[in-house]
Amino acid sequence: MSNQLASEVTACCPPLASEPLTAGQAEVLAKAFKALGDPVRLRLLSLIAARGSRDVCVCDLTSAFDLTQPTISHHLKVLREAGLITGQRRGTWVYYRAEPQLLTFLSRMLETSERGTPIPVAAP
Amino acid sequence: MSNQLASEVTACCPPLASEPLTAGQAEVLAKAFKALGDPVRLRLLSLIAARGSRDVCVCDLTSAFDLTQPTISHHLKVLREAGLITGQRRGTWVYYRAEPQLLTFLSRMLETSERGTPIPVAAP
DNA sequence: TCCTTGCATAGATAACTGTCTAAGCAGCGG
DNA sequence: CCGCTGCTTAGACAGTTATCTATGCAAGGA
Repeated sequence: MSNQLASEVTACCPPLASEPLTAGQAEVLAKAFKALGDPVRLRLLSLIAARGSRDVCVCDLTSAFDLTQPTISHHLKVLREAGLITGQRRGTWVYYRAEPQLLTFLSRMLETSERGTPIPVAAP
Repeated sequence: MSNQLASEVTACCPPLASEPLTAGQAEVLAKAFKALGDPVRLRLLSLIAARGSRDVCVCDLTSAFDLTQPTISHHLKVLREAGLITGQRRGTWVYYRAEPQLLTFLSRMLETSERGTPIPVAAP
C-alpha cells in the first residue's frame, strides 16, 4: 500500500510545479492527499506527528474527539493505508507514530519556485 | 473562500508535526487537501503550475484528459474555490494560473524535522 | 443579426465516505 | 477458564462527490 506509492513515485520526484504528473503518479499521490482531506484525520495526524518518535496510544487519541472509538479507528486505518502513520501493538494497547518520510515527500511535491512569500492576510 | 483560509490559518503556521491543530484550523486546511485528493485535479494543477506565470487555456487542459469538458470545468472550480488556482477571461478563452502562496503554505504544513530522508524504494 | 466556439451551470445518477451500533478479537488479571 | 478492557471489523445509512447529458451565456465573425 505504502510500497505502491514508493515504487510508483520514487522515480519521479520533481515538484508538482516543475513538470506535469503522469496519470499513474497522480493516482498514487491523490490517495495520500485524500487521506489528509478530512479535518479529523488532519488533527489525528498532527497529534501523532507532534510527538515525533514517542508514539501515541489510541486511547489518548479517542479522548481528544467527540466521536466514537470505532470512528477514530476507521480514520487511523485510512491514515495507515495511506502510509502516513504506522501502528504497533504493545500488550493491550496499540501505539501509532508518524511516517516523516512520506510527509517530507508530499511537502516537496507542493514546493514552488516562489519561496519566502507568506500567505496574505486578505486578498483583494 | 480563499480568504477564509487565510484569515483562519495565518495566525497559526507551525507545521503539523510541531504542535497539534485546533479543530478550526483542521477544518480549513482539510478543504485545501481535499481539493488535492483527486488524481484529475492533481494532474490539472501540475499542468497549470508547471507553466509558472504563463497561464493556461482551458481548451489545452480538456484535451489532455479522456473526460468531458463540463467535468474538467467542475474540477477547475474545486481547485479555484480551494484557492489553489485563479482564472481570468481573455476574449473567448479562460486562462488559469496557480497560486504559489497557498501551495507553499501547504508544503510547510507538511514539513517535519526529519530533513533529507528520501522516500524508500520498498519497505519490508 | 445570427451562427459558431469556448466555457460554465443545472440536474441526474452511480459510487464513495463519514458516522453510528453491534459484534469480534487480543491480552491481561482473577 | 472467565470476564474485562482496548481496539478492530462488519454492516447500515445519510450525505457527498465524480461523472455524464442538456442547457445557458459570452465573445467574436459572417
